[in-house]
Amino acid sequence: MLAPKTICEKRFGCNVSITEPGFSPVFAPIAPAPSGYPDGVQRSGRPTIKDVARAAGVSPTTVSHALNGKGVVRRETAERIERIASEIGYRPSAIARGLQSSRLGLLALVIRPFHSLDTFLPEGVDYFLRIAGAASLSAMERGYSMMLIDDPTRPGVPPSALAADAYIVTEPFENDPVLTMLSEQRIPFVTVGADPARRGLFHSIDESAGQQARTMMNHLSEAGARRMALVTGTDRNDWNLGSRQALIEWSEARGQKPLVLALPEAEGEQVGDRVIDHFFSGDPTDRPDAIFCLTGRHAAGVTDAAIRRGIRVPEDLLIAAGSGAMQNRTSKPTVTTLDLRPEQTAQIAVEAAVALAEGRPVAEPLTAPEATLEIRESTSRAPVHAP
Amino acid sequence: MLAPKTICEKRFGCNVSITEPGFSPVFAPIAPAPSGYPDGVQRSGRPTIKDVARAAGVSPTTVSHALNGKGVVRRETAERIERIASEIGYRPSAIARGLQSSRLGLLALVIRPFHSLDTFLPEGVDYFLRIAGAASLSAMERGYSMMLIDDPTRPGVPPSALAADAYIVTEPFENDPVLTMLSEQRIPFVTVGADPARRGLFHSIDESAGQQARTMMNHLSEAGARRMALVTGTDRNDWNLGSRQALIEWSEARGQKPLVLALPEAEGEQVGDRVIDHFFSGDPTDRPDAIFCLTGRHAAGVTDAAIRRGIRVPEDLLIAAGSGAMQNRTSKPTVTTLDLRPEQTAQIAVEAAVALAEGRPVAEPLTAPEATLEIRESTSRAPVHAP
DNA sequence: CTGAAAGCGCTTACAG
DNA sequence: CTGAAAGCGCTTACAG
Repeated sequence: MLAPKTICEKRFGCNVSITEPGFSPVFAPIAPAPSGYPDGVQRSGRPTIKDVARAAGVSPTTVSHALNGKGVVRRETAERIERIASEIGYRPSAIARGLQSSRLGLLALVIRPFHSLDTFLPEGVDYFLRIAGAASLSAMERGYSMMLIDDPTRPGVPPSALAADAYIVTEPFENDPVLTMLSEQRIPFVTVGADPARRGLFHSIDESAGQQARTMMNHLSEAGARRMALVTGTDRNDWNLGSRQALIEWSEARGQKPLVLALPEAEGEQVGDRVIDHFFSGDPTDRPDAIFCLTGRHAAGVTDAAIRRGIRVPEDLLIAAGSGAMQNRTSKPTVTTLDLRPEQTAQIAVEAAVALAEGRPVAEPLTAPEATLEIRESTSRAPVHAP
Repeated sequence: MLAPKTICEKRFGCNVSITEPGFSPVFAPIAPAPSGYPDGVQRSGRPTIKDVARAAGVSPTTVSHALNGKGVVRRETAERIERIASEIGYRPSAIARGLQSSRLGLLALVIRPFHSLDTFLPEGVDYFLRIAGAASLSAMERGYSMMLIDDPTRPGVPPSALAADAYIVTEPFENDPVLTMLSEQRIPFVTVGADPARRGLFHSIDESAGQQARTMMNHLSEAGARRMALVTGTDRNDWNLGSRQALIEWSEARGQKPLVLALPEAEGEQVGDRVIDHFFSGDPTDRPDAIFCLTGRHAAGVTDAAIRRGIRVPEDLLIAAGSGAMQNRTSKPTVTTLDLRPEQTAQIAVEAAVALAEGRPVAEPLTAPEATLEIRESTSRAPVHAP
């Protein structure tokens, strides 16, 4: 008996009703527990609409009306009900309400490569964690909660992972089964970046990966690049594929063989040597004088590897990243990046998801904010003077 | 009619049933929608247990038994039901289930200073976003989803914010109303860091702020500090108050007047000049030769300001941070930090929350992992040689 | 103005 | 082995 008692002394930390006579809760509800049970013990530990009704001497219907401002209730009655409800600490159950409307006021953010994120250190997950934080906040401002989930199609996912009113899926893969499942279940969703194989079929926020890539390629070109290489991730999402396509078109327009390499996002900085080996070991005339890495961690690794090999950055080789990681701002040299402004994207996504959840139309087209070019030392052959 | 049509061409992106004759969904459920409605239109857009029962020619009870492996169902019957259920894409409603058990399989992470986080850039929210990411993952591994919420006591919070099975509250304030509310509602929760005014009353993961502070102060002392100053945040949480207390005791044990300054966490790097002004403008004999900032952003700002004033770091002044921000690893000089290992803390918190949600006892005491001292240039008077 | 009844989609004794 | 009934906590026509 001792162990459980110790545990249950923590206030309501466990589900056991507290009945020991000597126990007097410090933060008890102001009013005694609603009667109906001989000794004031509540069944579920939480007052229901019936408890309020009983205490107010009315029917549950009237309580519901009063508390929701629906129907017609005499003023005094309504006020009395409200007072009693707050006295006994009544809060309507979101679950019971949800059963009616099949809406919980819950949104879900599906971070597609969640499990492949090998670390939650900020250099690893900059973009996604910024989206997650901003999306949670935006959701709350609109009266929704946000859950973060991985892959709701995996066997054994919590049923709650399927209980959101609408979903935001970031960077879906080609023919992403998550989208297939959501659409089969007729669950509303919006994606950040299209499913590359099903463009236009679903609501999606256009990231214009190609456009953003061109922004960077133009910058590299102005910075002196004649021959550009691109390092993408291996996930088959719109960002990787769209950027790749843009580089290929750019190269072909200049009569050059495209230099592209895809390496796993999760390997981060480690890919540095492999990238340099790949581009610098073959035909010297095919060597790039600029490497554009889609992820900031890849760019950091490549910068490191280049310098270790005696390749000067930016003098011999320009390096840039398509999405900034923190260390790109402080590395030596600092690395030019695109700031994708994930906070803004998150807000757009939440707005769309809320609209869908409420059955309202979505104002299309949905477009991600234009990325901001953050020019740093790695692409500045004339020395950068700090202001 | 045109606008809405355009919108609804997106697959189920809106809640309107698709009835235009020409429309043929690409990813329709394999089997036709369950009958019961003349034209195969489903009411809620989602098959229910009744639909399965009807299609299988059995009662809902039997479907429930078969799908949950409860009761006794003939093997063939069970198999047929399972087949049909998956054919029509049936998934049990987490909401309806939740009504029974008052459990949704949902956890909530309350990041106490969520709104005061002024940015989701990684240098601002390192610690909390690492917790959030790791907690979401840990929760999923245990069959729960995790929502990120701010303050569930604010008026107008989504009811869903109150629907979690258990809560994790990070860095509660003194007499935190969130804890009061949760305990009044008898909702189980665990805190990361105790409520300083109600220590021991609730389940909480002990961060040993004082212990961690002493680790750093010992290091500073070994690094040559004679007179240490502490910069805390202004939130009245255990981390700030416990560290403050530790510095005071440390100073008094040495017969020194404690040098402590509290500045808002959200002001980040901006506090640099104020800190230097405060400690360096008065009596020269009261000047610190080491400044310990609890947040990495404060430390970054102080380092900057010191150097601008011609104070050399580490020669004249040692600087350290109680929780690392990314830039501390790459600034000039790099700054010594404590890595609080939030991923580990998150896992411990999730385990406890799951136990509470399931009515199981929590293995106390709950202790945060020991922080790791990451010694860098800002506290290394002998030059650091990279390996 | 108020309340009895039905129903949201499940589960769970309980009776056949 | 199977199913009718009651109930989880609400809301919503509908009848008084």
